[in-house]
Amino acid sequence: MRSDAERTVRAILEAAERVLSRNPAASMEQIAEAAGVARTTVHRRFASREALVDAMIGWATRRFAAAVEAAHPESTPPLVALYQVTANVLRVKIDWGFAMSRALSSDPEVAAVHSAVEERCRRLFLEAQTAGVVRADVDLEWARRVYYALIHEAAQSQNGDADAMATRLVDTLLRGVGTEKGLG
Amino acid sequence: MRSDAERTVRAILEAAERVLSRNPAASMEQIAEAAGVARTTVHRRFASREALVDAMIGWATRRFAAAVEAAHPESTPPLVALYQVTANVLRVKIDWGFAMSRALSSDPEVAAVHSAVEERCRRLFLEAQTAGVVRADVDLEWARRVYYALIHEAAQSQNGDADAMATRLVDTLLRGVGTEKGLG
DNA sequence: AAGACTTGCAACATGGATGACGCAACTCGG
DNA sequence: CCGAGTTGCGTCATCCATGTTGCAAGTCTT
Repeated sequence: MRSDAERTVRAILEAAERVLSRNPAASMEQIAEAAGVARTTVHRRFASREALVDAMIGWATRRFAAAVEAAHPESTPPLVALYQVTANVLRVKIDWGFAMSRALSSDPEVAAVHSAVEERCRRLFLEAQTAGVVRADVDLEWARRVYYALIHEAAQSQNGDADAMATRLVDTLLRGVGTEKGLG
Repeated sequence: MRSDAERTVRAILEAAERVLSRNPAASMEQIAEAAGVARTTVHRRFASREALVDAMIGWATRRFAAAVEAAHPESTPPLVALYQVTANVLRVKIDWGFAMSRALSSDPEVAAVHSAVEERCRRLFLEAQTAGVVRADVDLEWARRVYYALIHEAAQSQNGDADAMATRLVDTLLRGVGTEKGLG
């Protein structure tokens, strides 16, 4: 049956994400076991291990792009867009952290999406700086890297729902954790 | 000759760090090649792959602990200690990023050192909060995680020397990248 | 109930990585 | 110059993950 097969594929993809995020060197056997299917079934659905990982990356990348797009960073003030994008991306990253960490893929289309999103992120930070949300003296490339690192960390720790995490994340990104008088 | 053997061991350890940081699944063959020795020599010095990795972790962990201790976080004001520890740790992390990322080791002594350093980090942040360097409303566990994430990111990007990186890192950690009026 | 589709299972082939030897050659200190 | 120590090279055994195939059994559609 058609929907059965698709459900199996989904189960395998999700199991692979679960297993590989804990141990990137896990065997197909372990992935199959986590998915509740035989190893041969995995090989029937995915010609090779690489094909499986590529499928995971493709799936996660589509979700990633959709998460960013759904926040409409174009037609929203920078600060609001930052919140929305962060919350949406966190929702995806929590479930697909392993697949999303493979930005440089053999699939050129995936790499293109990632660099497109990265470019949009750069624009967002530039707009934020222009709008006076980000300080003028800040290196935007460094700011973006910090932003990525915070998203990664937040997705790992998973305290509260995505919106609460996004709030805290953006707060930390913009204000830091120190007092005003703390630094010279 | 004795010093010859020790030099070989060092070369292998450094090569392993270099290779494994790029590809954690690299073979002993690739490590040996990067070290400029034959694969059999690696096996002569390290009984197994696990033994090699353990040796790397042990070596890096000792450096790590020494880096923290050298900053004297006990007898220094929190803010200064934060700078010193950051700069010292960055110097180690740049060269031993792979080995340092393996905090949970089979060797209990390594795990003990890591948790001891983590505990000292917690104390440092608590002192910083008490001293008014860190805001009172900040979750210190989150602050510490952010700090770790920033160190990881800084070690990856490697812009400038360790002192400059530490300065920017601590600045970002405490002030963030936003303006004062930016948030509500 | 018949047929198409999918799965589990067992078996097999293959390749790559790991680890263990022995031997010849080389480099030191003595 | 001699001997201990070390290394490179070739070889061999072994293990494990990967990938393939055939067959029986199950499920769902019609």
